[in-house]
Formats: sequence, structure tokens, C-alpha cells
Amino acid sequence: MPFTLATWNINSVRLREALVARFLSEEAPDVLCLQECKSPVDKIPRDAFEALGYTHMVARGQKGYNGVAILSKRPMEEAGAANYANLGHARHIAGRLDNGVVIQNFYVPAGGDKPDRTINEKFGQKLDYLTDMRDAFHADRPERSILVGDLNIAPREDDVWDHKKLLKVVSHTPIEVEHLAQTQDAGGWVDVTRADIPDGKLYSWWSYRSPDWDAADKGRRLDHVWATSDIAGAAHSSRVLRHVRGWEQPSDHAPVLATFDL
Amino acid sequence: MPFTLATWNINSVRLREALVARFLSEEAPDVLCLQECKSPVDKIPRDAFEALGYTHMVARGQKGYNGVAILSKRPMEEAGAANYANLGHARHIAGRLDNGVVIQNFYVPAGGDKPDRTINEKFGQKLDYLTDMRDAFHADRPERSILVGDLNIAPREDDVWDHKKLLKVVSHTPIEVEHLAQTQDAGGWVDVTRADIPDGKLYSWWSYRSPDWDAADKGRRLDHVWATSDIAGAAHSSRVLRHVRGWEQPSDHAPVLATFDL
DNA sequence: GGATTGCCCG
DNA sequence: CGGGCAATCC
Repeated sequence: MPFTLATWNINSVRLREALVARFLSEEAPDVLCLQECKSPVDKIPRDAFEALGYTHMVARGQKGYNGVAILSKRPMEEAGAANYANLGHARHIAGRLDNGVVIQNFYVPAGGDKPDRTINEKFGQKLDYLTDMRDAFHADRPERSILVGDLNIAPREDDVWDHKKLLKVVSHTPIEVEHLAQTQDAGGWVDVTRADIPDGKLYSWWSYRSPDWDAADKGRRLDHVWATSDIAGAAHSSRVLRHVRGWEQPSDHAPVLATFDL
Repeated sequence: MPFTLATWNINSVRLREALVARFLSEEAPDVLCLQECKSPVDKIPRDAFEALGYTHMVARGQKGYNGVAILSKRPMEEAGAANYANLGHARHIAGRLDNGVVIQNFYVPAGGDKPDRTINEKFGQKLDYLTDMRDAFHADRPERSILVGDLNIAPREDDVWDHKKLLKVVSHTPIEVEHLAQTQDAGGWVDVTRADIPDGKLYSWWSYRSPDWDAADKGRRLDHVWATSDIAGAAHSSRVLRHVRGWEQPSDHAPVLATFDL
């Protein structure tokens, strides 16, 4: 049975409950991974999602920051929640589908403004978070797994609107890209989105600060879908739903999707 | 030429620009007096109101609090702004229509929680504000004038949902009612609304805290239309637009209207 | 309950 | 720019 999976940084699941519902109605993915829910788990509007067939949910939440959730139409059990870099933040939740596939949903720290860990603690935390991810995958190599989320790094030159201009901008600095590569490598993760769409500019995020985001198109691909190599070959039909960024009162991120024939 | 006048505590004129526009479109009063605009004058959305024919405006504003404005379809010039009780608040503006009628638009201080000026400074300021109003009308008795606004006092037993329960609640205490009566008397003001609708419960405000405000109906008549006796006889068709309290994202006050054949 | 401002974060 | 929060006011 093929299944479709989506990842979306929703930037407040309560404020954008209607947008999530619209997205679920229009695209009907089997699984939706959300980041930046900005809500305690018990205040996530579960009922609205259940009514659309998403009867299973695993989540981690905090009051005003972070927060991750996986909604599923198919049976799913919780498969752990990590606390990398010891931040005590709700940045990871994992679920195991009834077909045994494990879904790792991450919200990697944004990393603050200056890409220098000696003057910006947040940047250090971001790098440490990625290092801890790497070490975990190294210690326990994942199989039949999918990793998605807002990784807050755009690794390739064509993942940003201007590679040279962004080399010193957090999300595209060489040290971050290197950390992400080591994490990817440690888990044997295949970048499903770029396997499917190998060429050309591709973004999943456009800043709120650009009023004419669509025309200016100063985007970055911060949201990713990875899979372990044993199942990566089953992936196809990857896409970024750019038009969702244009909905009323949108998130600054667009959903990223992929389908797996498993 | 008869003209219709409305008063409405709008609780943020910028947030409720669309509601004001809807009200002006549906009711088309000649004059609309607003209170609690919560906006500097230069940020009031004048253009939207001008487009509906309200080409004249006089206003006083502050950044986040208070603020009063008069919109008019007919020529109007400013006729003063008082600073009673020396609060430095934007709580009064007056306009003179082309027929010579002066409109006094007031936002009387709410008065805080406890009806005791020895422990609650705000209550003292409310009483002082009313005293200064009284003295001003005594010193310069108004003629051909209309006084409207959120006076934050419900004077009559049938101006509140439960007279006995509210005797110690700010807005209906005997000392406030007495201060209001002295103010009214000093100016020779006729309560136009109650002259027109002498009997029965009548409210213009329902708290946001009552979820089922319409059924519970725990209202108070805080918003008033008064006229000097020389023109009060010309008034008729007074009404409170209760249904406006039920609009989407409403103010907690309903508009109060009266028509004058002058 | 729902406005405001001011602050933190992305 | 636009989320969250806390404090203030009504």
C-alpha cells in the first residue's frame, strides 16, 4: 500500500487549525508531520483532525515555543522522543506505522543570528543538536525509517535563492551544511526530495519580512524528507506545495510531500 | 432636515474598521461618535470612512488607550476638547454641525474595580471627571447641543440586568448615579434615549466575559444620548442596535441612535 | 474575554 | 512580519 507523507512547519497549530484542516482535506496525506506547533499537547485541536480521519497522533509540546506532532490516518504508536543537546525543548517525536516504518519528526534549532558559537549560544546549540543526532544514528543505525522536519539548514546551492549572499547567513553556512551532511551520512539517509527533484532551485520557506515573497522568491529549502536506503527506492512524487505559502494568514513554510510504495 | 446620530464604543477603531464600515453602510447615520478608538488620530482609517461619505472628522487620540472621534457626512468644525480631571487623556471632542448644533462626545473614565476613592485612585478620577463636567456646564450652560458617549454609568434600575446585585458594582453605585445626575442637571440635559423609550430594561453593553451574552442578557446601559431642552423635543426614533453586539469579533458595546428633526 | 503595549523568537 | 508571552486596562 503506497502512502503519502507530508512535513510542514505550521508556526502555531492552534492559530492555523483551519489551514491544517484545509491542507488535510485537499491533499489527504496518510501522515502529516508538524513542527512549531507552539502548543502544549493537550491544547492541540485533535478533534478537528480526527474528524478528517487522522485518528492517530503522537506529539511533544511546550507552552509558547517549538512543539512537534505526527498525525496519521493509519495506526501508529509512539517510538520515542529525543532531547538532543540537552535543551529540554519539544523538538523531536517518532512514530512507528503499522507497516513497521518509523517516522522521525524533527525541529532543529534555528541557531540565532550570528553564525559564531563563541558569541551566539544558540548557534552552538544548533551545531550540538546536529552532532547529537549524528552520534545517535551512528550508535543505532536506522532501518525502514523516514526522517522529516524543519532542519533549519538549506544544504545545496540551489536550495537558496543566492548561494554567495547566504554563505554567512545562518541556515546556509558551510559549518552547518557540514554538520547536516555528517548527520545524514551517519544514518545513511537519502535526501528523498532531491533524489526526486535533482535539479533546479527548490525552496520550502520564504520570510514573512518579504511582502512580495512570491515575486521576489528569496526562499530557502529548510524542510526535508529523508529515508534510509532500504526504503528510499520506494519514494516518488516528491513536491513542495508552494501555493500553500500564499493562503490567507499562512505559515512562512510550505508543506513538503513524498509518496512511498511500501 | 432631520439627521440621525449614533454613538458607539468601538474598542479599537483599527481592529474594527470593517465593522464601522458595515454599520455606516447599513444604518447611514449622519453622524457617528466613537469612543475607545485606541489609536493616534493619524492612524484612524479615515479613507475607508470618507469613501462611505463621511468626509468630515474631528478626533482626539492616544496610543493605546481612550480616543474619541466624530465622523460626519455633513460639514462639521471642531468645537473644543476638554481635559476634565486633568488626566491628559483623549476622552472628549466636540464638533459643531453646519446647522449650529454642537455635539459633545465623551468617554468617561471606567473607574476601576472598587467603588472607593480612598483605595482606588481610578474611582476618584471618574467622580472628579463628572464633577468637572458638571462645573463646566454650570459655568457655560449649553444650548442647541447634543451630548453622547460612553458615560460608563447605568443610572436607572432598568438600565441594568439586576439593580440590587449591581449597587456596589462600579457603573451603578449610588454615588456615581448622583454625580451623573448633577452633571445632567447642570447642563439641563434631557436623556433622549429614555424620553423615547421610557419603560423596560435597556442595555448598550454586555461583558465579553459572558459567553452566552444574548441569552444571559446581563447588560448595562452605559452609552447615552442627551440633548439640551431647546432641541430635545425634536428627538425621536431612539434605538439600541443590539444585533451589532452579535457581529463577528464585536465590540462589547452596541451602537445607540437617535434622530433629530432640526 | 479581549483589547492594548513591550519583549522574545524566528 | 508575525507568531508566542506577560502585564495593564476595561
